[in-house]
Amino acid sequence: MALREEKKLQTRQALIEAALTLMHEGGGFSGLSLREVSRQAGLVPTGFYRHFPDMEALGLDLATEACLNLRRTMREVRLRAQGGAAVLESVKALVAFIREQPLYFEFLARERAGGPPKLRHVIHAEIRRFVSELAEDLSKWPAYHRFPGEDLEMLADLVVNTVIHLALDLLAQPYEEDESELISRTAKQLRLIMLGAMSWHPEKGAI
Amino acid sequence: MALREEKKLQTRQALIEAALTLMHEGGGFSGLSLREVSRQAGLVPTGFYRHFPDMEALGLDLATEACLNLRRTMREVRLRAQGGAAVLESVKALVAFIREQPLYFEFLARERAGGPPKLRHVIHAEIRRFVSELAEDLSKWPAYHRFPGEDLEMLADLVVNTVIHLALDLLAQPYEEDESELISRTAKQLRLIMLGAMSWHPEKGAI
DNA sequence: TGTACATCAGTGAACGCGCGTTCACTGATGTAC
DNA sequence: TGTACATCAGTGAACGCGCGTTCACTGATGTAC
Repeated sequence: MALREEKKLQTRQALIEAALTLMHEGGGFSGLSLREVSRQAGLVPTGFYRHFPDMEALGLDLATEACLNLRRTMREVRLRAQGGAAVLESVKALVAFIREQPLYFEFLARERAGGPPKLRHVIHAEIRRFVSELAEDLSKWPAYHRFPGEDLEMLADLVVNTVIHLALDLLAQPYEEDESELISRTAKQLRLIMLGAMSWHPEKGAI
Repeated sequence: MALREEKKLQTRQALIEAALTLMHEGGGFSGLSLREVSRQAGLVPTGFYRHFPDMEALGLDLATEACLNLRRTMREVRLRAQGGAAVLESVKALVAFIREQPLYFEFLARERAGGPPKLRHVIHAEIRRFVSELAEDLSKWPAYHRFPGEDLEMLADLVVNTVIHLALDLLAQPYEEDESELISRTAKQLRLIMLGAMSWHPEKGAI
């Protein structure tokens, strides 16, 4: 009961990669067809049903996998950049990861906003979870001890959103020409955010 | 040559609104069909061709209109909030606008990331234009005179991205329950960004 | 104003096509003895 | 180890359906005189 299972997993992976490839070329998850994905994976259409009940199920599985991937990546990035103020370094590390495994990131960044409702929900929930993780990480640094939990979430959300924004812009521009410009923009934005965090006074009252 | 032209414009608008409605309910622009949109607009499928050569053309026109809409709205918001530090007020004003005309905003926010390549390009370009406008506005305030143009763009980009993020989250959650929480989160983020901007020193060297 | 003709937004039938899904099947892999 | 049976990933034909697009049309609106 090993060979058969292994082959099945390979086919499953082929389906997922077929979906990612076609989404990269075309118009997002909603534009995919079951037959198209099966064809790209070298499988007859009916074979698809051995792996997923329908396309939506593939989408949801893909979302979960991609999020796992992202969280693992970002945790590595954060550990690597434990220096604290090494913002630029951590951005560079993240960019390297995005460039290595672009399709999963592209899927998340695009379907987060543009996908079918269920898919959006899954991704949204995963990203919230991810924001909480980052907030938790931040809470361990002395500099942030004076932040109430809610404000840490707010800060983490801002950072994550800024980074996703970078990922989207990077992927929108496949040639790596102006990459460094985008990266330096994001690095500046993160630096500015950190400056703001340093002079942050919680509950300062209405603005 | 007035009545006929006027009726034609009405039908055209019906098509656009049909598309917006269906996108709101379903899976984004890529998931729309020409027949479905025509049906929703009370038009026979072949009638569609009297207004657009194909669905892509409708999408591009829609993108242009929506962006015009957004720029007009945001300009009003900015003027209304000319007090300078009235961040919360301007966010509230924007939210009111989003709630009044949600479909155009939803279209932009979703297709910016998730739509077909051409659509993404148009929206991306329009948003860049919009960021430049904001940067120009900022440059007129004394507080920002020490900012190089590049850094103003960076700041404007951060603000716009944060606001789009709010719009997306608001639209993802149709019931207006936790609206105020999202708004206060965004208001805090903008306040933090402004704090960062206050202590910003351009060209401070590597971080 | 009235008439004869032109325009053109919207109609309805028809087409070929790719779609998702069903079904009975095949044959390699796995299991029991 | 060898044999007989079970499982099940992948096959291939077939279905009904909605799709985009074509075409010739209708009849209200617009124009010329």
